[in-house]
Amino acid sequence: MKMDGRKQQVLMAIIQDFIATAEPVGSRTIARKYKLGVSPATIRNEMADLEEMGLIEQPHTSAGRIPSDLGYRYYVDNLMQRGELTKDEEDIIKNGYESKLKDVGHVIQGTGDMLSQLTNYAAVVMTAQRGRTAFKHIQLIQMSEGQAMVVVVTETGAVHHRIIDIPESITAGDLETISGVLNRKLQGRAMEDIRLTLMKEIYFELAKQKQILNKAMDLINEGLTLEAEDKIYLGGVFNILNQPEFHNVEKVKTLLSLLEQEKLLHKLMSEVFDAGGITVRIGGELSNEKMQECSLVIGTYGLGDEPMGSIGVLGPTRMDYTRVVTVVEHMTRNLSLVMHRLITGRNR
Amino acid sequence: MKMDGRKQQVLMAIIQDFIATAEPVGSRTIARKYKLGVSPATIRNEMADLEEMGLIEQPHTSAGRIPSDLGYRYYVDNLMQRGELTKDEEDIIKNGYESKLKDVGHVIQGTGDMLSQLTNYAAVVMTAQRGRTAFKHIQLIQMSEGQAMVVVVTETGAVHHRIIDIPESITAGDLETISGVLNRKLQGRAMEDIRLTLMKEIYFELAKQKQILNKAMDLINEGLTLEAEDKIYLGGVFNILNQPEFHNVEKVKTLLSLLEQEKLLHKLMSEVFDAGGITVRIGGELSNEKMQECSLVIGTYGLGDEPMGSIGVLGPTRMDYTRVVTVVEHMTRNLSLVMHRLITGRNR
DNA sequence: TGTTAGCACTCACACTACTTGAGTGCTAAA
DNA sequence: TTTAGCACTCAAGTAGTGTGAGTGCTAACA
Repeated sequence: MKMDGRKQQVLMAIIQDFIATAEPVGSRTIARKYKLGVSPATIRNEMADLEEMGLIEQPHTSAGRIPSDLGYRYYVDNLMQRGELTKDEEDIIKNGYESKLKDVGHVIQGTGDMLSQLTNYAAVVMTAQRGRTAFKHIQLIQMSEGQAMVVVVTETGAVHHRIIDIPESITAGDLETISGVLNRKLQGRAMEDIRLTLMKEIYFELAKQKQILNKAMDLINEGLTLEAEDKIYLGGVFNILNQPEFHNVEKVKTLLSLLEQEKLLHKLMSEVFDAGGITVRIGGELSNEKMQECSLVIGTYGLGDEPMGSIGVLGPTRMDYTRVVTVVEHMTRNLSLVMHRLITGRNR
Repeated sequence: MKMDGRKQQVLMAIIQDFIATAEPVGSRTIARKYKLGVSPATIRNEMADLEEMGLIEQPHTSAGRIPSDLGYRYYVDNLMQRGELTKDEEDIIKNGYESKLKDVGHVIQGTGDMLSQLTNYAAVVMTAQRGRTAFKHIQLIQMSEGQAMVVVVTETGAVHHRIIDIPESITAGDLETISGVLNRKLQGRAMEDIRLTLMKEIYFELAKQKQILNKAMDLINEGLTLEAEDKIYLGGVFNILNQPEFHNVEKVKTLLSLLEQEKLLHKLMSEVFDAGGITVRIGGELSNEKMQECSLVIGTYGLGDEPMGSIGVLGPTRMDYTRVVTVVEHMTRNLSLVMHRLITGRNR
């Protein structure tokens, strides 16, 4: 069976109508609403063909057709054309970032909020800086006998902190010294460099405080890799309650429990991490079987061709792909710009 | 109409059964399950009386009775007796805190998680330190021309940070100087004192950097009052999906949208802030009309008789008050202890 | 005087049968 | 190849019916 122009038109009509109404689409509806210039009977014949090709299916005999995962796939790959954002929406993004330019935490959170607001689905934002962020400042602060707080600030404005145990013999003065040396030596370096080249040098200078130094280095590593790299921000999760496919509380519960698992999200988002551009995962294409009724649109942002993280929109398979892909594309572009500004010049 | 022992027994049976089953309770059920030694007919007479007193009501003619808000109120005030936690549960709390003792952020979050885990309802934790927390450390870090990050650490281990604009004439060295002076002068003081007594002194010493100093002071204030004071942590919100009264997605949506409003929660929690002990707000007693189907159990924690914040459990009016009150009571006691350790000695 | 058995009554809920209408597939004619 | 016509299917809504849990009332009983 080969795909001709009219079949495409019919498939497109079915998908668009189903996305809009969430109801199975009948031949009559298509003939009436989408003016293909043929009768319902002809459309029925085409639909029979499309069904045979696996692009659409029937919930039950006397219902209309709904798109299958494969149908959505064909639509996304071949039929869908990118849309444009309205002036207003462009402004929302611009203003949204303008006010949050100060540190990476706000930028990430703002991105998630805007994504969900613009699409009305749930948003997932993942940062994965992979050690490329530059170190800015470290401070060791004595909290009590045997305890100190380590605060690490990165070039992007992320602040990581943790309380660590230290030998009781170490004084506030020692901590100040260590902070000073670390700051001097690590100034402006990227994490990768810190690990590989500087350790020995600093060890030498601070031989006395080896133990505490170890812990500080651990935190820098953690701070700039683990915490920053795998951080996942969720936004607008409750938007899914507005989708008719989630009017059943049980489904909501299973989906929410899935979203609580950072690992799972991380896996889903990472599967396409190196792909670049926009990726669409539809229903069964998502590796998790409990997510068969969802689709995920993922975009990667970064500096040049070096990826820094990805952003995604999660909704029902019946999501408005045109709009979501458009929004995700815009947001990745904007986010890349903002991150560039944040990491390099901060030129404002 | 006066309340006698048997009426109390009947009311108690109705409430306990309804809490357990969420189904209206009939006279027959009570006679069978709760061995009052009288026939259903007698119980019916008692129930008629209780209904007249406004303590129970009938959803429709041929259904059993359910407790009214007033009925729950009577139960909570007069009939309910505090329960005990099992050894296991006590251990959960102990261990939970043991691993989070390091900074106030983890303690607060851990409290919320434990509260919701132990009760299976939603948990609200509010900190309101009111400037009593002591200042620990401040650091000004130059991020770029005209921008600096202010990091403030409190005695409790809370870290607040913000990027501020500074005059371009100020150098990294200036910032270091300012940090030094501030640290020396503010060491160990409580926020209240800082505001009132030290400002002039420091102003004098740092007359040159007045402008940046102003901003730094603002952040200290914010950091130690606003951000810390009004911070609200929510835990286990999705537990409400397990309650049969929230099997309706619309209700879930309205409740969730209410919980997103920090102001509203703050108001609810603050209404009883100075009361001390445990407060129970049932249905219509909550000032918000969209929360008529919910109850809120609030406890206040703090040092001695000085309140530091409150913790609450939010569930349907049909919540298990005995259990929730018991848990909240335990948690406030434990939390107060932990905060004491955190603020004073850190003796471990 | 309080308690209880008996009974008529109410009403949500489950079940059934029936109708409706949207939609299909097939066939034959244009 | 397209389309009109028609028989067929099936979910969903509607109406009618029983069932049972529960009540209130009354009269008898301890």
